[in-house]
Amino acid sequence: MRRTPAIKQALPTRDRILEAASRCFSKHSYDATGLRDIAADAGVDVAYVHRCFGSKERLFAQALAATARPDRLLTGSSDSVAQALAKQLFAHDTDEDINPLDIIVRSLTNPDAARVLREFIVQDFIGPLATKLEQPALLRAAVIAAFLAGIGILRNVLSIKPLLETEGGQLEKLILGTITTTMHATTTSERGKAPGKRRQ
Amino acid sequence: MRRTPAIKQALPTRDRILEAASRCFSKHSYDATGLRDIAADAGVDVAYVHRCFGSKERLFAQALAATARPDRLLTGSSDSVAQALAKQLFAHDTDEDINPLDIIVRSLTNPDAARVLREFIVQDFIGPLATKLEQPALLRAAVIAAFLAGIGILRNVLSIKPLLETEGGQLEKLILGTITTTMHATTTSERGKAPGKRRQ
DNA sequence: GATCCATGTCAACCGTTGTTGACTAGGGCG
DNA sequence: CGCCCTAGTCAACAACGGTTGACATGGATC
Repeated sequence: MRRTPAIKQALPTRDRILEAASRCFSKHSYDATGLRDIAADAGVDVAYVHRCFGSKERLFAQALAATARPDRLLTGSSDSVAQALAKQLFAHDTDEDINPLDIIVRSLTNPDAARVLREFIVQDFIGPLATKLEQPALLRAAVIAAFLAGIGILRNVLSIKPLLETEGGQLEKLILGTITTTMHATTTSERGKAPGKRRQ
Repeated sequence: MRRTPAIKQALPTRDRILEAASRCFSKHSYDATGLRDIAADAGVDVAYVHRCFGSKERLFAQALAATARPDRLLTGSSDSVAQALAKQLFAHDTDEDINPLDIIVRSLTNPDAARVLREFIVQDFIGPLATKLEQPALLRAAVIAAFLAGIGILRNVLSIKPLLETEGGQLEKLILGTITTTMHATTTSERGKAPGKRRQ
């Protein structure tokens, strides 16, 4: 059940806990993941998990920050970013692997986790992404974030069937088209008004 | 605190519980909503709530079915549907009003609620919507459902700021454009292949 | 050797939750 | 009156959750 126990035991315990937390939170929701589950996965006592991180919420925040690294996807032109984002949705998560998107979407509805996630999504995703987009940039970035979260939830959490087939790439193409549209579509009235003052 | 108590008291108790459940589930997540909260809102004992509906999950299912009526939005041409969907996202929910979308998105991550919601989304939304779309219809409908869920969550649950301003209609226009794109965009290779055989 | 600190364990607390069984009030009915 | 059924209450259970404080251990330091 334990993979490569030698290596894992060699890691400082705190890192093992963090990794266990990432794994648990990416497989189950914030509510469904107990500190005892994480402790058992890391091979330590519950009390120690708590003492290491102060609270469940802080542990979640650290696990999130350590695992989800959107900056890696947000490099290059807006078009290459769009492709990277679309592809990320299909990062297959095995029992051992951790899909960073899952850590986000599985806990979206818990108030404690939501505080952490809002901060993270705004500062580490929407903000950076917006720098690559046309005005209204923050709005476009937020809509794209919502789209990705929605696909992630319906696909990875709810397992809605039409979204599960990666065959033929139809889904990926559809998603890519949608993201691209949101990036570039005009939001002003059809007639090309003066592109000067837009408040965002 | 109680609005129009005369009318509410006149309703059969079971309906009052159902209404209280809808209200609670649209304001808080499945996990955060206790049967005692619903009972208190309806003015009855917890035990009675449970005996009326058998379990929390069944109560949730009934409250969902009674409140969320996507069929009302899915009439007319695909374009008018797109507009109705985009508008539904901005149905303002006051403390008294219930936004049907919230009941869905607030509980997406709880496993018990997820069972109920998957069934509901597939059968009452994706299915009907797909009948109005081009092939691959189910895939397009599912992507649109994911998009709406994503906006609903980031806007109504996480309160992501750029999504909150309804001013100017920029957001609604962006959303409408995205939905329309998903409805009509081609999913085959760019060069206009023979539009004949597409498998979905 | 004695002291100190980090690392960790053990047992328990306290609140909450869905759920259950025993009980009560009241109205229809024979 | 006596009976029964529905509607509804009350108290409690059993489990679980995050959290806490007291205690063990082992190496480093003086």
